[in-house]
Amino acid sequence: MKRENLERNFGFLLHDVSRLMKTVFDRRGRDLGLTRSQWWVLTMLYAKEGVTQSELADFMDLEKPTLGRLLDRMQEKHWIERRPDSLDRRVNRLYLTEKVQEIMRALRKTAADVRKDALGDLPQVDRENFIDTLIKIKNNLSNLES
Amino acid sequence: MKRENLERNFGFLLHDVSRLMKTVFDRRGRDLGLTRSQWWVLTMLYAKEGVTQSELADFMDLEKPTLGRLLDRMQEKHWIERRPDSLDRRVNRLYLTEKVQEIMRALRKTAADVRKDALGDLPQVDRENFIDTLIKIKNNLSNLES
DNA sequence: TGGCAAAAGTAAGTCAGGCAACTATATAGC
DNA sequence: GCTATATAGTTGCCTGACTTACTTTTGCCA
Repeated sequence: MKRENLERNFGFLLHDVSRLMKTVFDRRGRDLGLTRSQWWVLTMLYAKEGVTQSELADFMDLEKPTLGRLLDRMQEKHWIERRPDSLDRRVNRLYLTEKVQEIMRALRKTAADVRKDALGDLPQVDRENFIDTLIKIKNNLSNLES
Repeated sequence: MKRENLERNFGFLLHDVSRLMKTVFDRRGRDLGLTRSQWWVLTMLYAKEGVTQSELADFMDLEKPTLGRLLDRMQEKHWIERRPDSLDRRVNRLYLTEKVQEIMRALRKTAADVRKDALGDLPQVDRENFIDTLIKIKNNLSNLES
């Protein structure tokens, strides 16, 4: 069998790094009671208040049930509201509550810290290249969807 | 609020790309009945047959319960064996079964295909740089563990 | 206008990951 | 030799992710 170099297998590496980032973030966010995914939802929602669940799921590239359950948990904590649409009774429109605004301020710092710790002293140019490559890979994968 | 560029936030990007890779791999591996994580375990085990669960968890940077449950599922399918250690009765040593060997041959191709589709026509030098950066980030995060 | 397809959400099941707490065994120290 | 501590692995519980299947509602169109 061909002896591949496992240390440089980018599939496993990516998996690893993503998992580590998630764990570090979740650990630090735990005091505030929210996870990285919930933080992600809040961030998106901040920019797009009033969207429907389906629109948001689409934008975040999540399945509707995945997003729905995330929202369930966040609604229990009164961080978001689902308001019925006045015209289409199938639709929920999503809004942030007042309560969550200050949590977001604290979280923004945590997120920046994690990114900083992860990148360390990596030169700016390497960061940009890295991000460019990530975007390319993301597009390649999104376009598969065969 | 400072207007960050969400499209180039490497935390979210990484999360996204990792999730997409996982989904694509799992979709293609489903016929053979195994997931990316299980494939990862098999690959590691292939190189290190006879390790204990703790050693493997350590090496893969997984928690012991996470690995334990992966192994449960794989043992049910008779892909791996846990054999008791002769000296230390707390210890299980892990081995691949004959049955799994041919599955691995098929899977190795799938894994290579996914990597190829993900990377697309990215030049070799960019790939190497990307992998180098991933390794650096992984080390930064591993060394945190505060 | 009446029926049917499509859309918005929800429900239930599975897998992967983490943390905490537990059991059983081994080793170290006295 | 006995007790205290450390290690191997399992179990319980939570989050997040994807699927598949379902309910309700809408809206089209024949």
